[in-house]
Amino acid sequence: MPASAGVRRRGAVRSEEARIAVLGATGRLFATQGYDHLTIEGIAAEAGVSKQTIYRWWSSKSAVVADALIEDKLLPDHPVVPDTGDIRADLIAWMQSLIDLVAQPGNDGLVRSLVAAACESPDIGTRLNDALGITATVSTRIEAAVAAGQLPADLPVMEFVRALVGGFVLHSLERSEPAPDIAERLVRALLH
Amino acid sequence: MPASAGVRRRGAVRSEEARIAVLGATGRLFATQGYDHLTIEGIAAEAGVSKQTIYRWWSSKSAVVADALIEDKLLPDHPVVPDTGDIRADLIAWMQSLIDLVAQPGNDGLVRSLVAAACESPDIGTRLNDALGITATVSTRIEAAVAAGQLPADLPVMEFVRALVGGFVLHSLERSEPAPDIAERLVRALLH
Amino acid sequence: MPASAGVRRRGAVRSEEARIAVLGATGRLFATQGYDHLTIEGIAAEAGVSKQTIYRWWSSKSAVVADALIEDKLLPDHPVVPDTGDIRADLIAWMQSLIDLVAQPGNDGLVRSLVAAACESPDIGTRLNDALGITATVSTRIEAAVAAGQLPADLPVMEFVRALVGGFVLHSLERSEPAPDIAERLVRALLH
Amino acid sequence: MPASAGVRRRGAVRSEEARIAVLGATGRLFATQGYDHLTIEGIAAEAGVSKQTIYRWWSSKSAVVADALIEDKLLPDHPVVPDTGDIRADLIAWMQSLIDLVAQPGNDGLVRSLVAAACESPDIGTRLNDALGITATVSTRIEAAVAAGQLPADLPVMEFVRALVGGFVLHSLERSEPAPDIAERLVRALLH
DNA sequence: AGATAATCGAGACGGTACGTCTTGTCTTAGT
DNA sequence: ACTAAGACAAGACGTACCGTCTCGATTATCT
Repeated sequence: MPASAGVRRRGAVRSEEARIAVLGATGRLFATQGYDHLTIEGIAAEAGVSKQTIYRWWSSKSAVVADALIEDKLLPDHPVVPDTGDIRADLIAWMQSLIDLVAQPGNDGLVRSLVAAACESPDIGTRLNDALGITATVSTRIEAAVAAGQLPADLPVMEFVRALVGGFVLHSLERSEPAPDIAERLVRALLH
Repeated sequence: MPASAGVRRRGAVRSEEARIAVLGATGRLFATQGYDHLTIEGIAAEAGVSKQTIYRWWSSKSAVVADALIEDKLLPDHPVVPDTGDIRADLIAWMQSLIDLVAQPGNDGLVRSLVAAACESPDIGTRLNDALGITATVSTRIEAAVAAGQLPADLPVMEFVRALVGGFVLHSLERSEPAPDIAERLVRALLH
Repeated sequence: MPASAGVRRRGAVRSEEARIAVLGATGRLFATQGYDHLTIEGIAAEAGVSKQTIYRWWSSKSAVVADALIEDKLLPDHPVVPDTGDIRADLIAWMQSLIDLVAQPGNDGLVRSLVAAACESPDIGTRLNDALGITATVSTRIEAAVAAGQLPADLPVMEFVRALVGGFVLHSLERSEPAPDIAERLVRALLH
Repeated sequence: MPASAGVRRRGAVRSEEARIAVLGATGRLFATQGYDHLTIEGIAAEAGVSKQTIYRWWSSKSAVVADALIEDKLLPDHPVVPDTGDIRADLIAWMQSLIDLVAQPGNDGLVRSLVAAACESPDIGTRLNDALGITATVSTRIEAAVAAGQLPADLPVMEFVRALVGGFVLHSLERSEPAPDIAERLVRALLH
């Protein structure tokens, strides 16, 4: 009968070094090449790790990406939602900074890559909202507005956030011209 | 003297038969295998057409898919938006039928496939809204509601629609449990 | 009134211009790219002629090449065999000039290309000897030597020539170092 | 302590099984289809091996063929040169058996295929003489004849052999009628 | 003058094979 | 035990030519 606590199993332990190298390499390549052109072999080479080491711990490319997403290797810092008391102005400001972020050179295609990854993997899909910084910042702000009576008490916050982010995502997929007032219009579509 | 306009160039003319076979095959395979597992070789084989014939007229897999999308080979019939005078009830009904549509066996992953295609191709991205039947049916209904005074006159209709569909898309990507009231909550998030 | 014999058939007549363009293009491409890399499409493009025009008059690549060979489009001028009375010296001199000819830059691979063509086509095979200028010049010289009593009367001239040229061809296929006395050794192997 | 010389590198070792399968398949296909119709894809399929495995170890079709040639996968057993003391009769007998060999059904085109391969590859060219069994058997017999005083002491043996085989090769390329005394005439051209 | 028949260019067509790339599994040696 | 290296079977990629075919224009002969 094994000891109740952690009977450290035999053999060498998983190399934390390798794990970090893989996730770091994934982040770097994701940023430079996008999700589609990411390859397991490329990650292994960039990380200085063997393919088998990746396959041993992750089941697929998207699993690696999902992990890298969790560990914040994939994205630049998310903008935070300001809180001036004016929920509409705050959301517009936040949406604008989100748009500015992905409009920066180098960040081109970042949303597309994330969405492509989400299409492949339920894991990433689930975390897509989080990845765009929503739960942590937007939901909180919305709930504050609800509490302040600026928004109806029965507002389905999660769906509200999804609609907001979804609108942004669809806009990104269209690669349309950067209409200057898109942030304002998008927020106004929800807050009328 | 020949007709003024087309100075018909020399050489054999493009085979309409081949064009149709390719788009048809694309539609069939897209439905059964999804966008990711679609291959040019597979389409060529299914269509009874040579690869070169595909590459001669389309530049990539996504270009073929975009064309098939235009020609309505990819999607089952879109639900139409009812018009009972109650904009909220109508949108909920429409959203519910959309959800039911993609919940049907065989249509699983259809939205994911479409979005994946949109990630690869600006063309498809642009048409994604149309593909989901929006411009044709939803926008019209929204505008009617605006005209009827049920929605503010300055509502940015396009963004409203994008938010609605975007919310639906993000929900689909999450593959979450089929919450029964999701249609209602999504619409209520926008119409509060 | 037309010539009595030829019941000139109806329709346009074969374009001599096209025929010449094809053979000329064949010669040019054969010289620069070798037989293997010669393509019908390449010849058609170089000649400014449609593929069908080639296929209408020639059955295959090798048929075109055979024709070009006959019309002397493929080869630089063949060296002639001198006649000083000394058959051995004459053959060595001729062989040496043959070796020098194919050693010139640009003529590299010419023999290989010819032999490759001969491997594909009986026609070209038959004419390979002729192509290397043998029948016309060497045989005559040999026969003169036979007549002069320098070579046995029952010498099988054709086989003698074949052995001489065959030795040269095998030497060319080996791409060995250009041994300076190879011409002399080759002739001495036959005239001992 | 490892052996001084080969510091065995890491990773899986080359599969001898695959190597043999490839050369065997090459031999089989070469015999049935000839060099021209040999394809890498065909070899891979016949050998039950992936194309990449072939491209990893050989640079081209001709390299595979050259290897198969070395390993004697391509040719039936070469006739040996008899030694009755009569060099002329022996050579005629050998040449006749060579001619008979390639005249057998199934061996048709074997010489042409070999020569075609030699045209493409210096390697094969170099080994073409060996492939026809010359160095091993003919040269030895010739040298014996030289030693016995039947042939001049300064005879360039290599060139003599090349002329003999070259004559045979040119004869084969011509696909002429099987003259019954061709072996005798060819040898007499050299031994007069 | 028309009809007929063969030419020519251009180029689309279904195919085969190329050589490269990636995937996911496996084997071997080093730590 | 776990890693790095790398070979392996499978199969898609996009390209190059193959040989056949269709198109419209042109040219020549026959009625």
